[in-house]
Amino acid sequence: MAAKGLTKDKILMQAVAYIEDTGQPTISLHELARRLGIKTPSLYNHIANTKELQYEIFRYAIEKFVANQQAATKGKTKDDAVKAFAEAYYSFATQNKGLYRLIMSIPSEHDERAKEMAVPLLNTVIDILSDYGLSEENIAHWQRVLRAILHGFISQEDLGYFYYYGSMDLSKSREIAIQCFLDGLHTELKKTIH
Amino acid sequence: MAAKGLTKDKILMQAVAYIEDTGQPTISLHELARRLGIKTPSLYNHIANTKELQYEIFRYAIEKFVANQQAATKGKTKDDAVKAFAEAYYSFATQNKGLYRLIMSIPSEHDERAKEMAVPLLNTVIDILSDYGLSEENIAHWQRVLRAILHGFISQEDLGYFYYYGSMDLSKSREIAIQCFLDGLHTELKKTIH
DNA sequence: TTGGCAAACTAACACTATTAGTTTTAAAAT
DNA sequence: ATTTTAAAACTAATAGTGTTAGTTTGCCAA
Repeated sequence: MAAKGLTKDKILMQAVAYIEDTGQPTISLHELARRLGIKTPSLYNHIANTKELQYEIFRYAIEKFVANQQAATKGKTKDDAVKAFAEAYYSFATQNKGLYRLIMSIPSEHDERAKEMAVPLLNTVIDILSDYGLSEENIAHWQRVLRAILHGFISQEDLGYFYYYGSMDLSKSREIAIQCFLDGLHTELKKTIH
Repeated sequence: MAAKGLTKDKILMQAVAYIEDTGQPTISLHELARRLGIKTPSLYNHIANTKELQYEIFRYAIEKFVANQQAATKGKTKDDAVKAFAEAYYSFATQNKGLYRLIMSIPSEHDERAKEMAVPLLNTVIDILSDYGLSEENIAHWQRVLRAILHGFISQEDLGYFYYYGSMDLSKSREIAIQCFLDGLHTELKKTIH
């Protein structure tokens, strides 16, 4: 009963499909095997363990996210690029909830492998901020600030922490948040140039 | 073998102790029972299920967090209050990693009970921002912005997403993030007042 | 002293991941 | 064409989650 033509890649794609469909960041091996028409332990002929599969999905998610961001900011600079980036970031996170949740649950502080995979994700923001003529050090700082705003917003919206006054005008809040970032950055730039 | 004097409260405290010690947001019923000197199913004489226990711990965590924030901002206003709040928020989250992780993993969008428990947590920020003379609507927006920055920062630091250039100067980044919020807010206030 | 009830227990089930050992089958080697 | 071999499926079993059902224990109050 060998060889149904199953490959690691087909397993990965099935897992991704589930995550994209359900919005959950994980899939059990049982459910995954069921969808592939095999028994659970047979998966171990193709993958080492769940952690490895998670890494594969993680890599896929990162690549998709990065490609999305690059497409969204291509040809744009400064504030326009920041706004487009923020828009793309939010759209991706809400439209690919499962993948985004996975991205934001995998790398733990001491997992060098996951951190390395995530590097391209950091570079997208750094690229954008390099238009402003900030020092290397300041780019590192402001990259964190922008990332904090975007993730903090999405994460808490997802958790239900932004329900105050109903779910009042989340898009207006997002707009204000980005404008806040830009105003803060402009204030910093004025100080530095002077 | 009835009556070891075990109560729901003692179970809660043991669970909290574990979470505070380990930094993990959860404890297995097996481990919890082991620490209490009973067998796992005996826990069900005191709690309905894990979810209920989570709620209890959640309530405890919220109360502790809120008390901490109120103490830190007492007597302070405007920028001073914001800075003190941000400081306290960060300290709590890093020194009570397990409880903070729990707070930021429990309420899912459709869990009204958890959302209700979390209300005091939202009010602390709203109190602070009400010093600025913003409209109700703007307070709701800016409260989200501040919360987004704080949580986004801590969450990603915890996940290892801020390791860029080593773990360069995280405290400087935090300072810049808060200053960014204040500058953004001041810009908004100038616009409004005209 | 004797019920009765709260609170412990044991035994079992369902669902997770995982390992060991076995069989099947497709493709490569004779 | 047949044999061999190795990948890829399988079954059976273990350990760790939470949980339920049914049983025993022991304290306290009638």
